[in-house]
Amino acid sequence: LNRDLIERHDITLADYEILVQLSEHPEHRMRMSELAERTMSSRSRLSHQVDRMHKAGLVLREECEDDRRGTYAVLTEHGWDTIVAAAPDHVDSVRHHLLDVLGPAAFAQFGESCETIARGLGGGRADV
Amino acid sequence: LNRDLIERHDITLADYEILVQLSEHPEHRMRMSELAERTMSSRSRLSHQVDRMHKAGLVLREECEDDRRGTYAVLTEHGWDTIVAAAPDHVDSVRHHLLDVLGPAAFAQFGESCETIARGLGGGRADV
DNA sequence: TAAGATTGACTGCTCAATCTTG
DNA sequence: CAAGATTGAGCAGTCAATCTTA
Repeated sequence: LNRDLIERHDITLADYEILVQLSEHPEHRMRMSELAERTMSSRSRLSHQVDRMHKAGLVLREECEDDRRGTYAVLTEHGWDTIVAAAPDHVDSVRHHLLDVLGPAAFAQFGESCETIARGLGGGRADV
Repeated sequence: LNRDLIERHDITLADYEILVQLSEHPEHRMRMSELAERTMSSRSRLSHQVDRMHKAGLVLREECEDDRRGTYAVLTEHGWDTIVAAAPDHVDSVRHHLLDVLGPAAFAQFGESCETIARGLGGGRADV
């Protein structure tokens, strides 16, 4: 999935997951810590990640006014265009590499098992 | 699983998989390319890996006499002691993090799905 | 020319330390 | 002191280039 995204849209799977979260939120903006939680990432990993995505012009950082420790990550126009273009291809990749080889039943079961395992690990991650 | 192995036995999960393969082979020795294939690793990744394991005293490199392009990786005594000590704990980790949270049926299904997906990717890997 | 294996540069993740504000 | 977030060092994996022998 990662390689497909890199080849076709010049973003990584980790980038993709950030872009999805932001694109689904009001004003395309989220607090760093919420973004970290939703993507099952540590804060430091997310911080490095957003650095790279900023250099690539996909996101912006903005200060938070009500809590001055906080930072927002905001989707840029280029970020939005990228996720809109990449999403259908990514869905195809998932279908091709997972759904088609496993079949619908095992595919659904596989997804549930992944979630169960993740919950079992505490949902949380180191560094947090 | 990786963190458990690092904490308890100072080896990574990747190290563990190499040690298992070697320990199960006659004379505790394998050709690099066969080892790469069995562990679903690229040759270059395996080469770096064996470098690190060599520094840690877990394995040795030995020249191959019948094919002088070839190299063997050989388990050291320390490597053998390490895998013997780590294996039961690793089995416990798998039970604790996977079997117990998924249950026997989903656990078995999950393993099969992982294998199916890997086969679907060609079994092989880049660099090869 | 291809196969076995290695190397070095680059990217990404983890961990621990740090800085700032609540 | 806690929480939000960032930073830098160090380790692991990828890719392309290289070297040697078949």
